[in-house]
Amino acid sequence: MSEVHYKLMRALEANPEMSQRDLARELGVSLGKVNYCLRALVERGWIKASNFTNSQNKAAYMYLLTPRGIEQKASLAVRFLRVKMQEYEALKLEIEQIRKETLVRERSDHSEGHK
Amino acid sequence: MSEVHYKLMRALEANPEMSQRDLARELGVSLGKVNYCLRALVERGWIKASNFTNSQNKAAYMYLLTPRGIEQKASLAVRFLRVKMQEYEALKLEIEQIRKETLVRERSDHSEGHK
DNA sequence: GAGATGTGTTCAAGTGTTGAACGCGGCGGA
DNA sequence: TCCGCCGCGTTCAACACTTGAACACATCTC
Repeated sequence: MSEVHYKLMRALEANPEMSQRDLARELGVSLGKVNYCLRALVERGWIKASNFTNSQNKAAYMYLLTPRGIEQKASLAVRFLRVKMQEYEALKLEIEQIRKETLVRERSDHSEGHK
Repeated sequence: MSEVHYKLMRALEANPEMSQRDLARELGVSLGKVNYCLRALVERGWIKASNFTNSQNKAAYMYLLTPRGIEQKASLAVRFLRVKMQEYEALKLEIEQIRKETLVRERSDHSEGHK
């Protein structure tokens, strides 16, 4: 959940003019979810949705991170890095183990054929 | 979602005698969720819940991965490793960037004091 | 037997998610 | 100018997921 919040803020910091549909596409989630989460971020005061009337499409918003939002994003990044790193290490070991098991299985399959 | 499925299978492969409460504790999720997901895994035929009557507590099950379950677990591991690695790299860059911004901000805060 | 403890199960309530619609406003060709 | 088209944010009913607290049952201890 808060992972989507983080990714939204990351995407919007890079480009505040992204539409909700752009964000949905980029994050691989539904439009409704982007709207739902964006609303939560505005509620918390982490982003601010301002009209920018000088753009091509005047119906679109501009989503800007507030100072508090920038803080939170940094804090989330640090938190996520820790868990991602752990998960990454765990998976690396996991896959190495799977690879070994697969080799063993193939070897015994060959000796099956020689029975 | 499928991440919980994966972690369940990983935990059960290591120790099939874990109770649902053990699993909930280890994965940091609720008991109800473990039951819900375990049920889904049995439904798909990825694990099999068999009574093991020769244990101390005869009410408990033993959750064993089926061959199909072992395949799926390996497949999920590979899939997850790819995305974890990407997220890990993205976050590393992210944090480096945040660190730099923080330094810049501190430096300008100091020069503020000399005004 | 009574009670404590541990098991899997159930369920209502809450939360998150989706997909499809809606209304609106700008844009561009008749 | 008008009208259709497209992209925008919003809404909502339906669904999926999650929780916490209960429940029924089995086992062990006294």
